[in-house]
Amino acid sequence: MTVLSTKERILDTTEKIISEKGFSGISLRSLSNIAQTNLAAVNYHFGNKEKLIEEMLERRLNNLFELRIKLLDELESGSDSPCNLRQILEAFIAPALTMSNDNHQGGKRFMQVLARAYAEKSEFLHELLSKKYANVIKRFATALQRACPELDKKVIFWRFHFIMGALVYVMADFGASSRSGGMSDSEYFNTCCNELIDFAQCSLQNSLEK
Amino acid sequence: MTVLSTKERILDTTEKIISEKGFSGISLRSLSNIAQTNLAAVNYHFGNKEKLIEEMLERRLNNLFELRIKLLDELESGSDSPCNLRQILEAFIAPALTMSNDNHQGGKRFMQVLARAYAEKSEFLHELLSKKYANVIKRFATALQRACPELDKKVIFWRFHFIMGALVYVMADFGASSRSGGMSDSEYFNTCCNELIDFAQCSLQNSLEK
DNA sequence: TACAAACTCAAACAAACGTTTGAATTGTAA
DNA sequence: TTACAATTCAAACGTTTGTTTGAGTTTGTA
Repeated sequence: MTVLSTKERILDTTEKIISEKGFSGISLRSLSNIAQTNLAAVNYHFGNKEKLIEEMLERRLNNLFELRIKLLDELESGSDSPCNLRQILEAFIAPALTMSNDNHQGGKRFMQVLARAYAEKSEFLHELLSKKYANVIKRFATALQRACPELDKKVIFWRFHFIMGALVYVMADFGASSRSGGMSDSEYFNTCCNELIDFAQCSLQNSLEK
Repeated sequence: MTVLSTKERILDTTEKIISEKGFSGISLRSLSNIAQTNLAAVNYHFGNKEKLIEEMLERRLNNLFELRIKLLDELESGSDSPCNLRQILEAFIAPALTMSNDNHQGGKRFMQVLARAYAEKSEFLHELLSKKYANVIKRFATALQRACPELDKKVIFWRFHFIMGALVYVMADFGASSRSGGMSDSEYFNTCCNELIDFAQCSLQNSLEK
């Protein structure tokens, strides 16, 4: 097992505590105890509590969005034109759920944290999403438009929005939810992932029966 | 304008503060100031902070679920058998969004609070939903199954779950979200409501193009 | 080996927190 | 009016909070 630096231990512990007890449940004292360091170390490494949380968020968000854009790049440089609807949705959804299921690297916890940050309307998160990652969202939106030429642009925008909502909801649910029928973690994850992508595909591929 | 009792003012102010600043952003001191009463009044009327929040949640959740079940009752006592898919979804979704849009009675704020409580995994909320309102959820699930006989039961369960996720996401978004093109509140609400129900219907009415 | 930078730590700080107390005030029935 | 309960209020309680300080320790480098 690799020995983690104090800074890394603090970041990991921050994730762990917030995923378990929410943003209101974290105090620097309990944090530094669990991370096996000193209270002042937090302020030494991060300045203050707020910046600690921001750094914790940004660390993994970068990974997530880089992975998404990489998958989309691969798709769009492929032979199919326009790309397959399902593949686009997979490129967006799967990385998030893969991280959610990546217990070893703490991604699972992070996804719960992220869902809480959404609900808390973290200004920092909002700014990050609207500035740093807005182009990624936009690229996915236009890819969806090409894949669904029969649907109105605005409708696609709305439904992409709703799909993100369902995704956030699922992410928040991982770990704590009471799941039916004694599934293992990875079984549950695979089922959930497939069902969500099916769901998203269905919502975008069809017109309404009025 | 009707004069509200101290107790009502405290409940309303609790909703207001939590909807704006989250569960971590509420202190009894600022609360009692804004509610124009005394710090000790909170403990006098509610015992402690936790019970105050629980009472605030329960007050409007009762309204919401009663309205949903009333609409479903009306549907199922109607002539159509089984009921129309879209009508079932409307009966579930519309009350939540109607409350979200009901600024006058504070429902708008409450829906944001509710979304935050979901993300915070409030134990009290979870217990309330799984005990007091589980039968309502179940009734809607079975109604959906009747309306979609061609879909697998489990798939319906999953997608109902996802739809709830999208709904919570939308609820959390009301008020603060940056909306496009200068829509008024009620315009935005109507559009959003219709789009969400369309989305839900699409996701349940069709099979996948593989 | 020596020096400086990086880091850790215990202690103390002021501020904010939820809660309790007992007296003052208001409302209500006799 | 009187008497009693319900409510409001200012003040204080003991904790816990984030942050700062300065001394100590470790680490990397010349």
